[in-house]
Amino acid sequence: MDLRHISFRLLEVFMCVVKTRSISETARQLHLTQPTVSQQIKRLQETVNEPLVMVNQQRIHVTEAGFALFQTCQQVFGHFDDYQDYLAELRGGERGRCKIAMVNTAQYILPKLLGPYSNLHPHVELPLEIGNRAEVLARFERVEDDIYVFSHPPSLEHAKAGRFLQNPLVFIAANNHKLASKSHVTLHDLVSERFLLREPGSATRMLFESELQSRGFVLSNTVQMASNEAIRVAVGSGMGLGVVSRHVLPPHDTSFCMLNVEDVNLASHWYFVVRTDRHLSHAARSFLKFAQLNLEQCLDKQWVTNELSQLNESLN
Amino acid sequence: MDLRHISFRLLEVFMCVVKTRSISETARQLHLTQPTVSQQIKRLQETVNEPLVMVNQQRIHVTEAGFALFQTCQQVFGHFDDYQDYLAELRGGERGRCKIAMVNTAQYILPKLLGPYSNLHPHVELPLEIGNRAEVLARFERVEDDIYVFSHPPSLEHAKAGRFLQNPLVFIAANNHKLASKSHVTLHDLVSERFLLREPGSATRMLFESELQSRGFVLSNTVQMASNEAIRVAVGSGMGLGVVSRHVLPPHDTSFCMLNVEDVNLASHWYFVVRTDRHLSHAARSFLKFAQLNLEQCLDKQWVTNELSQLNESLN
DNA sequence: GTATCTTATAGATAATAATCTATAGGTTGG
DNA sequence: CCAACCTATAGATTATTATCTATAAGATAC
Repeated sequence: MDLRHISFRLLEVFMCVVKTRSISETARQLHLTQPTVSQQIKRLQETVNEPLVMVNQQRIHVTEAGFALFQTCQQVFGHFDDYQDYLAELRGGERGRCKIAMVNTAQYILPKLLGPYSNLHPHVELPLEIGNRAEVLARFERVEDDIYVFSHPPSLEHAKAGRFLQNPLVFIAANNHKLASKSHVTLHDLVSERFLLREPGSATRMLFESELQSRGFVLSNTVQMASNEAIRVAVGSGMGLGVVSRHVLPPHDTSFCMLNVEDVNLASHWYFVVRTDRHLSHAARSFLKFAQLNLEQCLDKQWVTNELSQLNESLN
Repeated sequence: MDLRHISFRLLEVFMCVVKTRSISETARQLHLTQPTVSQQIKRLQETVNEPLVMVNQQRIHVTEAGFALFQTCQQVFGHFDDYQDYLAELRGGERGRCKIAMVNTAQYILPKLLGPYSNLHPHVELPLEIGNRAEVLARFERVEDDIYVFSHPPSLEHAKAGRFLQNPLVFIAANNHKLASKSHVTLHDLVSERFLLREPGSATRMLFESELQSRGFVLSNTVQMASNEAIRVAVGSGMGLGVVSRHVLPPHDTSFCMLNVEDVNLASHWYFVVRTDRHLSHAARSFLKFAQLNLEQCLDKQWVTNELSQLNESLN
């Protein structure tokens, strides 16, 4: 039995013959001619190499092999129906996967969107990847995820980005630091201090350094630390000053204080980034749509910069 | 999604791609060229209207929709494998149906074959139909069964018959009947008696009547009865004489006796009859083969006339 | 017994599918 | 950077399928 050249159409015709017990009736129902149906059945029987139906006196009698094949077909079409349902869910964004890769700092804000989204779409898998900027960029290059989250606009080929949140950077110091008590501080006051910074290439550091450079300052004393937590704790214990995203700071933490640096306003934005050279998964589209509509409810309104409608529209 | 023009070959190719994660490797395994496989996949994707696989850096990545389709295909091929197994059993005669229609009298002998056969082939259905000669002939005309059992050779178009058992007819009388005590009886002694007979057309009656006719006798007094049991009991109670198949008589019944009619030897044969214008079901072939090989063990050897090998050979 | 139905078969045609070769454009690994 | 792979696409060819019309032969119903 060589199934290779059997099409689903053929099985469909066969099933109709079994159901109607009539070649002619099948032809009428399927808008074919009677000889066509006759031949299709004949071909199927030759393929299976077993009589499937027998004609008695103008009545079709289905053989055992025929009935078993009929049942097999029913199951097969059942599986394809199930698959259709699955596809429908996939397309509706109710099912599927939306893989998101984000830079470290984003883990303080993205969960506020992911939680509500996940509750609404419990069947969507949401694997998260977290890395530093270089790592996430590498993932983008290797096309490993559906959505990437960066602060600092990445200049990438095949990328489309949409801003959704401000990322204000603040200077922090220990409560007993000599600058902590001053109500007005300038950049000039800071540059001689020891700074605790993330690795070069991190968006925060890049932004700070570009500000320093444009204004002709150079830091004299920096310590590299691997995480925002480490910086926060180290600053609290007096190791030096830090520049971090405001979103990173726990709201009621009194182990350090923010400096009011008058002449510096470091602010970048968070971006959702997707590739333009790939089909975006339905789940990812559904997540971005959700984000567009629910940013204000999920995140602190004062920082929201909702430019996702452009992004979403460009994806259609 | 229009499945109609999808063949199993196409799904086969797709499954291989999913398994090997490579278009080229699939081409090698299935003895195709790489562009062929590429196009097949492309066509499948167009049919499903959903990306199924994505190429990254020379690596095939299967999408969710693709994996779900793969699973669907596995199930589908599984069902066809099951069907193949079923067909194999059908062809081997281990499964299926063998519908047998027999004349009344045959029910005294056929079960002796059917029992052992059924034990050996527990998955074969063996529906039995029992009727008088006319009814069974009508069933043959309407092609309602696989095998027909007649005594008296039926002259039918599209029929092939094989003898398997003698059907000796005997005369029976009540023990106290005047003829019962005579050691030698002739046909002439009998014709004036009242005879209890089955309906006209029954093989037994036909045989008896043709014997009478050829020798110029006419029965003067007959009573028609609907079953062999009724005749046997009525004979026992002295209503008249009977002519019945020896096989019908319970071996140790002493309520009547057989007459030793010297100048009459009524004997026909039992026949298995099959249609020549139809495929005979595998189960029916298997039963006839079984009968050929086991007649002697299942039935009283003295009556066996095994001409089934010719019948079976002509069926190939 | 005729009109009407059923299925089977032959012959023809158009559509589709299955392939191939040739070629182009990327990736990968020394 | 080059040789060796990978996949995609275009263009062509052949095989197969899906159909149809016309016709025949058998069954049914009144």
